Amino acid sequence: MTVSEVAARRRYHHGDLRQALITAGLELAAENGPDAVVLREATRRVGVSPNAAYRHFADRDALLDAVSSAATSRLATAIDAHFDAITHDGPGDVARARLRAVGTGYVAFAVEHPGLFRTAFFVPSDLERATSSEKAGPGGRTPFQLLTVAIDGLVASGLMPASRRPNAEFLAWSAVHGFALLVIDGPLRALPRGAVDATAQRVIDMVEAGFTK
Amino acid sequence: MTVSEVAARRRYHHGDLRQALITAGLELAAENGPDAVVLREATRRVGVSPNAAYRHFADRDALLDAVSSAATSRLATAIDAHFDAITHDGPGDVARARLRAVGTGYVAFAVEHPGLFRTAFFVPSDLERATSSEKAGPGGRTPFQLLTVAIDGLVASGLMPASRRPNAEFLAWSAVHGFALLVIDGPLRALPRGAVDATAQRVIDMVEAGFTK
DNA sequence: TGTACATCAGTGAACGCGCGTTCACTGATGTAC
DNA sequence: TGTACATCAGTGAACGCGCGTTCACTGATGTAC
Repeated sequence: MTVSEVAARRRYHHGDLRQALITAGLELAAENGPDAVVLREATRRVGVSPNAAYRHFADRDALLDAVSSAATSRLATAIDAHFDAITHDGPGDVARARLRAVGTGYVAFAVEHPGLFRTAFFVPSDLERATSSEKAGPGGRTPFQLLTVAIDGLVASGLMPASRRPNAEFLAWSAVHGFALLVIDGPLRALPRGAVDATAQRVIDMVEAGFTK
Repeated sequence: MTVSEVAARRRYHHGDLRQALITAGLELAAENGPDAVVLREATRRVGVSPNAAYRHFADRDALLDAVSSAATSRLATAIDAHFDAITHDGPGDVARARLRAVGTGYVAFAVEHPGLFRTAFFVPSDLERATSSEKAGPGGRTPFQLLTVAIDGLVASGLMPASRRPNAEFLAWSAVHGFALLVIDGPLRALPRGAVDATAQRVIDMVEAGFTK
């Protein structure tokens, strides 16, 4: 907590309570997942009375929604980093590497921040909101949009037949999302990190095989 | 509720309260997932005082564990049905069809019983317990074991290289599990059943491509 | 530049809720003789 | 076959907990004149 933050909390008017509550909510989510995003605890951490939250959120669900979007944005940021690190030659190589980067970044984020990952996925809404800008990373893209870009590249480079393109996002997403959950909440909980990463690559191989035949 | 059940509940000694609580727990799980498996409500439904449960379960978690195992057993039963319905010719065909049956049955169960599905997956333990007999279906196999059988068949028939065999369960499981969650809890919530089934087949195609190249 | 006042963003106390769990108890059952 | 009694499987009342949410309120801010 910086000096200005302390000062901000001492003042009667917080300054940016809405953002502070989201940040506290992210902490709670990181520690124990979406169920832990509890209004009273968030206000407690910010140093404000419980009902102060109602000036900024309609109810607890609205807070959780905002926290979930923020968590998704962090996931996008993590994938962005993998995406930007690519420096291969040839369009096919780049396209493959991008798909791999999305998958690798997705799984790595899940393993490193399981609570945030679960919270990010907790979206009580439909696909429209999966592309809302508050879910985007610094590159301005949501995780879903990054995946779309990667798959489009695969088609553009001729590696993937256009006939397989429609809704291919969901195939890739399924594989990588399922694997992440097997690892963080499921029977692969005890798997050491090295094995997790190696198996994640095999999952991505499988996706690639399905796309490029 | 049968006559004998009514009678059983009227008696001071229930008869098989443990089983009755698990059944009530399955109802709750089916309605609202694992969090809804609440000790007080389960006893209420059985018509017994809350603390009576403590004669049969150490605590609420023990009840949830038992309910989770029972839900997994139901999943195994559902997959069994798809498995048994296979009547193709040639070993390769049967092997492929089995893999497809496991995947199709898995997704169908998730879509038809999302609460039970979530509860089945809620296992706070490791892989050993994934094969415990209380999680098996009528054929005596757990969902995981059914998947193992299917993949073994693929190798035995020569369709899948043995080099890819180790831990292949987790690749298939990832894809199908992730898809199920995208549909029941995620952005594909609104997808009509027909589209769900069609996309599930594409997910399985992807797995098959990854296995058999 | 100073002041009146509407509005905004907090406080403090309280509510009802359903939960898991514990306590001391009692009715039913089955076994030894 | 009958009975004493240990054991088993329930009851009923109560506990403390943390939660979301509402109420009437007050201190801080900023705008019109």
